[in-house]
Amino acid sequence: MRRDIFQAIADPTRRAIIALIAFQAMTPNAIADNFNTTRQSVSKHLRILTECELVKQEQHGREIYYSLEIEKMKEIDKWLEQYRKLWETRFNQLDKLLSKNKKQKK
Amino acid sequence: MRRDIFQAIADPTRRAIIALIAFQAMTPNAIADNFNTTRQSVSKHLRILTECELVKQEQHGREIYYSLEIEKMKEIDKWLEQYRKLWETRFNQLDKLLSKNKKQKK
DNA sequence: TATATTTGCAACCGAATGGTTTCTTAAAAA
DNA sequence: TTTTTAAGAAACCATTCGGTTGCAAATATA
Repeated sequence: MRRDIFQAIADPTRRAIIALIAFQAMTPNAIADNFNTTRQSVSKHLRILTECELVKQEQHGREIYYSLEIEKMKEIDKWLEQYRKLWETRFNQLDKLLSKNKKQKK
Repeated sequence: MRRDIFQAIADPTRRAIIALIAFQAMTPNAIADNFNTTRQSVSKHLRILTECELVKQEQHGREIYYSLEIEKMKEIDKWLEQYRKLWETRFNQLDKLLSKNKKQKK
């Protein structure tokens, strides 16, 4: 069973759940109300998100509040870093080319 | 058939392919040489990457060179943007809290 | 021209995935 | 105390996924 953050964010419902609980903790039922799916389905998604530590839970009585573990999101950012450098240099190269053409026009 | 960038980067082999062709275009055979898998398997991954426009191909005779469409990677960055703001404010809040404590110690 | 090489495509297979249904546990409410 | 509510766990099912095998098309080479 693969369970990494990239697999976790691959599912659109899970990305929607992440967006939903990013700003406030919510219970499975409350989350499920926002989608055309069952509580059990949401529960499964939450389990996957919890397993890869993207989400943390806090129990209040019989209710369990889920919220985003924002630190974990940085892992995606870290992975992107190498490519960000790449597209920035490419942008700079284009920038240079453009200013070069400008000069030639002058 | 879901075919978006998040599903594309969910597979570790595909992420490895992306890393491999990020700096230089490569043929399917050359790519497959870097993994413990068959050329056909790599070909399938390349098809998925091509379908979601993460990869572009250039034909030279009977060889097809695949390279990364770096612009498409920005989509992930764009998605991350909302959460980056979140973890930055949280960091700032922690920062404020720390300097506040420092002052109190003084 | 005949052969070898590079590649894509379709069919197949086992494993994983997402969803539903059912059941159980625990806490809150009547 | 009995009933209702919130939630996790397990079993099941259809679909998707990743990989392999076999085949066909196109290009290069002998």
